[in-house]
Amino acid sequence: MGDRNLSDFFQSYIKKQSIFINKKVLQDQHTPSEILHRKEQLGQIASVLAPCLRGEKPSNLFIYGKTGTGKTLAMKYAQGELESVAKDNNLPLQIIYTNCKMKKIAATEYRLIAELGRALGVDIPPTGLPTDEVYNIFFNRVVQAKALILVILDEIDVLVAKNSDEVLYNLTRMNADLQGASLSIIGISNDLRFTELLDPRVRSSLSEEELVFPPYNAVQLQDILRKRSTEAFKTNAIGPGVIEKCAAYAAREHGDARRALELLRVAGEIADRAESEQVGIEHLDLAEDKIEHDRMLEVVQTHPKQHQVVLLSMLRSPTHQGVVQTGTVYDTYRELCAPVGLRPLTQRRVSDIIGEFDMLGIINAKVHSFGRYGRTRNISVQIPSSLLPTVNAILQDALHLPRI
DNA sequence: AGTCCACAGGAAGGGCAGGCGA
DNA sequence: TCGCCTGCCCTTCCTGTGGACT
Repeated sequence: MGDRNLSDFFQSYIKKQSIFINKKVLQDQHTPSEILHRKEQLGQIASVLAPCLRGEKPSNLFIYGKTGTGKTLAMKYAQGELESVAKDNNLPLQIIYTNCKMKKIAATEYRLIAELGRALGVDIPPTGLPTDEVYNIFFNRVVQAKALILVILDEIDVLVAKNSDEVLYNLTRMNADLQGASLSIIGISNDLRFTELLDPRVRSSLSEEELVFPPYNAVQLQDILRKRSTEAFKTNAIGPGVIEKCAAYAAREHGDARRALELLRVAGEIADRAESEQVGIEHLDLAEDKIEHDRMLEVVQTHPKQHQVVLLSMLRSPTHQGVVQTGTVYDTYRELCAPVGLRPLTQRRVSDIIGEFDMLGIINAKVHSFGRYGRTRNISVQIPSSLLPTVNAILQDALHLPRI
C-alpha cells in the first residue's frame, strides 16, 4: 500500500459507517446503569453493608462465584450507591476497592497496606519502611479518620496465594483498638476452595457473611446481551438469532457473561470490517474462532522455551492416525534440543509439560493401554489446521530454528 | 494365571532466583 | 549488603497399572 492509498484508506475509514454506537458498553470496565438478574445478590450485599450508614460496623463479607458472574460488577455498583448516600448524608464512610491481581498492589503485604494507606490519603513510600511501620501508619490513619472503612479485596485468593493469610488476620484483628473507627473486609473470589487454606480464625471472621453468585443461564445471558447491545449497536444491527446463539455459547462455558459480551463485540468488529450492516450468525462463528485462535497463539507465544520445544516436538513427531505417544514425542524432543541449544529435560518432566498443554486444550492426551506393548498417553494436537502454519512459524522463530 | 511393556504419576529433595528482614 | 526463606522448576527414585501375550 503506497502513501496515497494509505491516506485514502484512513479517509474512508473515518467516513465508513460503523454498526457500533458505543463499543465501550461491551467492554470489561463498563459499569451498566442497571444490573440484570442480580437483584437478590444486590439485596443481600445491601443488607449486609447498610449498617454502615447508621455508623455501625458492617459484617465482613465473602463473595464467591465463577468468572463472569457479576461479582465485581455488583460490588462496584453497591459501592457507588453507598458512597453517594453517605455523601448526601455527610457520613464518614470510606470504601477502598483493590484488585489483588494487580502486581503492583498485592504482591506483598507491604504493598497492599501501603496501597490502602494511600487510598486514605497518607503518603507511604513504595519501599524502605519495615512492614510493622506501614501497619502503624495505616492504623493511625484509620483511627484519625474516625471513619467506617470498607476494604474490598477483589480476587482475594491471589493475595493469599502470594503472601499468606497473615495480612487478612492482621486486618481483621485491627478492629479491637480502633477507638470508634472501624474496618470491614469484603473479599471477592472465584475460587471457593481457597477458604480451606485459611487459618480457621481468619476464615470465620472473613466469612461472617457469605454470598454466592451462581452462573447465568442462557436466558439471563440473552437479557444481558440484549440490554447492552441496544446501547452498543445501532438499531437493527444485530441479526436474527445472534443473541440467542451468543448466549448459548457462553452458557455452555459456565455462564460467563464476560465471554458472551466479548464474543458479541468481536463479532461486531468482524462484521464492521466486512462492511456488513448487520452482525450475523456467520460473524459470530468467526468471532468464536478468532477468540479461540488468539488464545492459542497467546499460549504458544508466552510459554518458556522448554515448553515450546515440547510443543514443536508434538507437531513434528510422526503420527499414527493423528495420534502420537509420549515416547515418540520424547525422542523427537531430545533430537530438537541440540539445534535449539537446550539441555534436554527428563521424560518425567516432559510428561508433566505434556499434561500442562492438555489442561490448556492445546492438545488432547488420553492414557491408553496397549497391553503387552505398554501404557502411554495418546496425544492428538488440537490446534486447528488453519492455525498450524502460524504456530509452526512462531515456534521456529522463537527457538531460532530454520523454517520448515 | 502370570508376565511384562511403556509409560503414568506420586514423593522427596536439589538448586536456583527473587524477595525478605536485619 | 548479607544471609535466610520461599516458591518454582526439575531430577531421582519409585510404585502402579491395563491388557495383549504366553
